[in-house]
Amino acid sequence: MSDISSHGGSGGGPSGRIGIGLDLDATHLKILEVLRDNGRISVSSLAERVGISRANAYTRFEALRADGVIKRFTAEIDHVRTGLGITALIFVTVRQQMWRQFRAELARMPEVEYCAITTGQHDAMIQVRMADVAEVHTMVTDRLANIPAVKATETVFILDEVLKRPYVLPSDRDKTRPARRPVQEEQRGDVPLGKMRFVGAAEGRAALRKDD
Amino acid sequence: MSDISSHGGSGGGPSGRIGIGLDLDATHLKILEVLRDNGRISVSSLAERVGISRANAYTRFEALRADGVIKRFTAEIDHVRTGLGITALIFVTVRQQMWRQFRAELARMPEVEYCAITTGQHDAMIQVRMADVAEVHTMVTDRLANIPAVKATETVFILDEVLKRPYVLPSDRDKTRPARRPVQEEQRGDVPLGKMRFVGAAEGRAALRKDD
DNA sequence: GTTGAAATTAGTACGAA
DNA sequence: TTCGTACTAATTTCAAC
Repeated sequence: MSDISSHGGSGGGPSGRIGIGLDLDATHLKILEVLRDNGRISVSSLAERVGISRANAYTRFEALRADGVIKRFTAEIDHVRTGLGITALIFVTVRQQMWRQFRAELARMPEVEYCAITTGQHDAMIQVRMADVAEVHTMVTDRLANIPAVKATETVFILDEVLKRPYVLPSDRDKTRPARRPVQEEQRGDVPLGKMRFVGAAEGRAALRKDD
Repeated sequence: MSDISSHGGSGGGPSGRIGIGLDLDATHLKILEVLRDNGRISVSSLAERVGISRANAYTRFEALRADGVIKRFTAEIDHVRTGLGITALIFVTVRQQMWRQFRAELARMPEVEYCAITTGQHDAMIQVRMADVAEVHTMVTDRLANIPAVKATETVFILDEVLKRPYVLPSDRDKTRPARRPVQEEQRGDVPLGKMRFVGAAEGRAALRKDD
């Protein structure tokens, strides 16, 4: 029923799945839901919260781990308390064919919490945590700008982290939007033209997903 | 020695700390280091990894939790496996004095994993996880654009998440950069002018953390 | 997929250094 | 503060149903 599978979109027969991975059912998702907010819960408590037996919980728990659905368990900390209360986003334009170098340099930067390759005007977004604003400036000018692979950077500061969920699940959707009444017709077409804008990949970048 | 405190920067006497919070020493940081990669480790194992007694580990562990340095424990999952393999960043320009409404609407969006208020051209950055690109489009046009508080959006897609650390710690810095040899002089001044750019708050924005 | 009972481990409460 | 030990409670493992 509520099976979720990232494969098997098209082609194949009734059981047209690739042999890799696990089929996640509603129970698996419920486990992931509990673990999201309480990663240190015992498997026994997990079992009763989910409403399954302990043995079943152990089996599924282990399967999720072994299959790589759960990559690791971790903590969430208060960065202000650890002394790294300044957060910045650095948008980086990377010189073509120098991605390997860029990634190598990135690995040597422990203050980088997150880095993603993006479409749009820039090529990558880096999130860093620092003790103060000056350190961000030093990092960008002394370290990032000196990497040949880095063509340009643009830095913005994070003033407030409004929302930070460890992860989202497909099952979340059904809960927050209980019964979508079909009175959407009057809302349809109300989107002010030009209010939103999608940004494709920068022109220099190789083929991405389609456009550009 | 390696005490880290976000308070007590200026003023106060020798022990000029505000009464809030805990002084984190090197041992606390080591605990956070272990917990970052193994959030489900037992306190006993934690104790021997850190090199302290079991009782001490319990005390410090509890203190970190009670003090809010550790906010919660959680898991890290593979979003492709759960069926939400498409990640997008939506940069939002928020209409003045409508932050409250914006935040309220945000809480009703379960697919939003992260939202931060930023300086720069836009006012907020939202990260969402979706099953496919079409869903991102629907979310932006049907849901976000219909919020009066939202003046404009700009969407980019994440092609690859190169690096994703649960968190960074001040103690990370000392490790990855072992002995910085002082041969920086020839690198100094090499930063191409105009290579990087800092972006301040949008001119329209008034007080940062709490207008609306 | 479930239950129950043994073995192990975790969490707590002391006193001593 | 930190450590070491003993005590109690809980969890994991393994068995059979």
